Amino acid sequence: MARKTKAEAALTRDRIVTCARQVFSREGVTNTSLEQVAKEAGVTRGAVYWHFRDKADLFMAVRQQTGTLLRFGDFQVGDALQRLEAGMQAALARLGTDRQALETYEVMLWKCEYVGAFAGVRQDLMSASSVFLSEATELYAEAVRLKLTPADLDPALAARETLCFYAGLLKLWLADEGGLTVRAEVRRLIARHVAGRRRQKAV
Amino acid sequence: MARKTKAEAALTRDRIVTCARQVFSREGVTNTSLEQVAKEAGVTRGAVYWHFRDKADLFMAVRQQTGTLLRFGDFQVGDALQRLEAGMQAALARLGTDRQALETYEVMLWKCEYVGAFAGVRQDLMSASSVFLSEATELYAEAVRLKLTPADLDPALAARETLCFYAGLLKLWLADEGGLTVRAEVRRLIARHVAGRRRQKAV
DNA sequence: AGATTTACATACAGACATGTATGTAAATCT
DNA sequence: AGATTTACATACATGTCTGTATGTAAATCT
Repeated sequence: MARKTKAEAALTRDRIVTCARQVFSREGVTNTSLEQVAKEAGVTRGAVYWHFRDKADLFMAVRQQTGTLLRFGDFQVGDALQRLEAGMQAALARLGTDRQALETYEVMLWKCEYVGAFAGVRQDLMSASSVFLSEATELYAEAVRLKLTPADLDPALAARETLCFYAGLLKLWLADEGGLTVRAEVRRLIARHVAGRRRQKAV
Repeated sequence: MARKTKAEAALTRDRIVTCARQVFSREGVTNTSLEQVAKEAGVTRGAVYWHFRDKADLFMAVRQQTGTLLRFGDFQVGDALQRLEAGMQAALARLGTDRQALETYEVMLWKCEYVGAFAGVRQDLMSASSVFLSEATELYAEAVRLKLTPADLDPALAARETLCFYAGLLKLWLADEGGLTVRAEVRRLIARHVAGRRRQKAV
């Protein structure tokens, strides 16, 4: 077949990744054949195998294309607790508006089996958790120093609790299509979680 | 082949379910073939198809065999917040000692794709969340009535937050084989989460 | 401008999974 | 005790997926 330009090839690659994400989110990762992805992208499996080693490799590309949902470093205004809240609010807000992020995270949290070649991806996710943990710990430590919280608050423990809250919120939010469980109240939920740490309680 | 006694057949069925759980947890649900399950159980696919309609049906049986991890109704001693804590402590403690429960929940939370025939199972899980939600709401409402908490605590919202915490804790605990993220501190984490609701803070 | 890659499409080989149909000997029923 | 199920094992038919090998025309390199 006629060789494509470098730029065209990059577009093809991107199209494959985008379609992979969509098919993954419809059919689940394991149930998806590379043939389906290729078809949806308007290419043959040849193209897919040229750009990616195998399905796991393609899956990594899907994750990379979307990137990280939450980076506390992006938030600089307000006190430590406000920044913590802002980070989580922004992450969940993005899921509501950014369809790509929505699909990617639904795949990761509900439509992927972390086994075999994908076991490593789970380690990745846990590494991301570790990052969350250290950043949140630092924010809580700062909050304690500034006496925003009760003095006896253990930053590391509080950070772990917040991590659990955030992980569960993400997972439930994605599954809660009816909005009955958490989706309708995300904002208040996050606000409440953080407010619970402040010295003088207020919801 | 020689027909088995009813009791023997029940044993066979049970063996198939048990082996299915193990294979699922090693290979992931989608990647598991009924042939593998049969082999592990010392039968042929004929037996599997005789006892179960298909893999989804078998998966349901795996879930049923283990049952529910957490029922607040089982806990009657202490005040509302103590019962709430006891329920979660017991659930997580069980994961540490009951290998069957561990495997089942690892399959459900990390090794299953909720798509196609399994999409309904996700609805099931969300229903379980609703049950958790209403029970926890009731407990918080009682806590408010007895003034165990600040008066302005919104039981429904607090319950949602606790649900997120619990869901995330479960998921992270299962993946945290190194114990670095949450496993080492589950007890304190749960205690802290509930203590955070009490009027006079104490960790 | 010619040599060499590149970016795929096509073809091939093999493995494996699924569901059903059929067979059968012993339990269970009457 | 005979008729009927039951609890499987075996066999069959079919589809699908994977990875690789090979082909090729145009980009890109020199």
